[in-house]
Amino acid sequence: MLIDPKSNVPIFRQIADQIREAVDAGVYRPEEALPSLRALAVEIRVNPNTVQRAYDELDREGVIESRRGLGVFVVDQRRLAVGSRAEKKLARLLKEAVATGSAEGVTPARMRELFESTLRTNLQAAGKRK
Amino acid sequence: MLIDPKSNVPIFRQIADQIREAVDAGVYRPEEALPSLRALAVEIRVNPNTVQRAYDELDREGVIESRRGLGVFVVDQRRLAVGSRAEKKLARLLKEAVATGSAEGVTPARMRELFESTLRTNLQAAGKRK
Amino acid sequence: MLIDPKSNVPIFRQIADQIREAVDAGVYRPEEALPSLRALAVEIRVNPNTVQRAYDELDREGVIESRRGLGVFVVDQRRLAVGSRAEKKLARLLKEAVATGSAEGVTPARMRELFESTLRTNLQAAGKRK
Amino acid sequence: MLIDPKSNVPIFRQIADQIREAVDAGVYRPEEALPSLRALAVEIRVNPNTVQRAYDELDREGVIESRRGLGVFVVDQRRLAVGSRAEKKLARLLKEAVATGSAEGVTPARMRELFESTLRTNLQAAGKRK
DNA sequence: GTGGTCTAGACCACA
DNA sequence: GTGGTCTAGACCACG
Repeated sequence: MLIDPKSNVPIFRQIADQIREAVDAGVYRPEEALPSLRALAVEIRVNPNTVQRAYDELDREGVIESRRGLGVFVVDQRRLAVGSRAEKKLARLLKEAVATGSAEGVTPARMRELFESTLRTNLQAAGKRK
Repeated sequence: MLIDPKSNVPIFRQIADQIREAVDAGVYRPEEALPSLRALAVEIRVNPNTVQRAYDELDREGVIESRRGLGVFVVDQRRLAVGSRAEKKLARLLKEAVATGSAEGVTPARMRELFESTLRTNLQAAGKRK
Repeated sequence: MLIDPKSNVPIFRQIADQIREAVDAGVYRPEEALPSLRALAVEIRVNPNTVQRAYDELDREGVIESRRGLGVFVVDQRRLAVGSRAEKKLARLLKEAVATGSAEGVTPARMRELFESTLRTNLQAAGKRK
Repeated sequence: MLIDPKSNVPIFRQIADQIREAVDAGVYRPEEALPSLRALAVEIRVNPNTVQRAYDELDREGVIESRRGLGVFVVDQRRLAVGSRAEKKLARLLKEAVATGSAEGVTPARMRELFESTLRTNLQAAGKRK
């Protein structure tokens, strides 16, 4: 893990990016523990808070999962794989949407934006119906 | 804005929740500026970093948008509404997916999980094709 | 006994709350033994320390009592009810105080605070007289 | 601060007792910070958890107060001093009760036991009335 | 020991 | 002035 403190890319993002790549590349296996916050902080000589912020980002993305008192672990993507029929249906629709967007050049960030917007709109509509 | 420092709900989340509700309720109009980080921090007597963390969360959700040197602003959801044909198509598909999930009782958190998972899978596939 | 590890309510408090309710509801009778630390820990899949902390809390509240080498037992509230004339008098006064506070909307936590403060003040006064 | 690890008195209680005495004796002034958890743990060579348990006990008793991110502080007893009329009334009754108990030789621990028992009984009665 | 939240106060980039 | 990042170091919940 190499960090360039002078880069314009924030340190916490450099960390997150490298871990994300490592997970995608299979360097860390599903359910495997990553280095502890403090251990990684010492190793790359940054403040533990900075590492935490990186882990936070990966947690929100669903790449890793932290278990208090135990450590942080690579999420087994297969475990996410949809139980109920409702979820299967949803997953299929999402896959179609993402594939379409991707094929037509919409960036992931923009897709996330649209997804969140849709979610929010839906929630408000649902709320008002109460 | 009322904060309970002894609550089990983290302060930054209390802040985020209250602002989100205020925005939904129309207390803040689209494109309107929210209180500055430091101003809000003074008002509710917490550290500016804690307020920032709340703003961060809302930013990621697309509720607000911060513009460095200017302040943080309520995002005009209509502005997200999409420009290109590709985005329109994507938006329609996402809406369908979310509506379906919502109707069948899938929680927003779970939908977000599945969406992120789908995104990630798609990106990896796209990457390998390179 | 159902535990939600993702809840914001700490696990040890979830445990304590459920046991307190069970005792109040008469699920466990006075003088009856509760599940052993380790047995309960295994059953609900948490660390024994966590269970210990829950039992600790209930012990301090006087709901249960642990007897070394034997187990933990539901305290028979009638047993507390007082032996000596002095205790009867005290109990009567405390009951009046608590009833008054409760009727006027003082929270239990605040009553405890005032009680402890009173106790402390009294002890110091007694000490100085020595 | 001297700790006797061989004593029958648990270490955390030895710590709590000594700090309580120090506060009563005015060694630490109201609003003054106590040694941090870890600092004290290192100094007297015990596990930080043990110190925390001592601080916990003092916190519940209202002797000290911990402020996240800052440290633990001696509570200014004057600050507790009853605002509302209801609290004044309650405080007066509690003072009478404690003074009576104290005068007739009831121990503080026993008083606390009776107080907690009374509180609990009252709460249950209030709950059932719902 | 682990991760999580918070504070104080620093420096930076931007307007 | 604004927000963004980082450090040092605190307590908190859990194992």
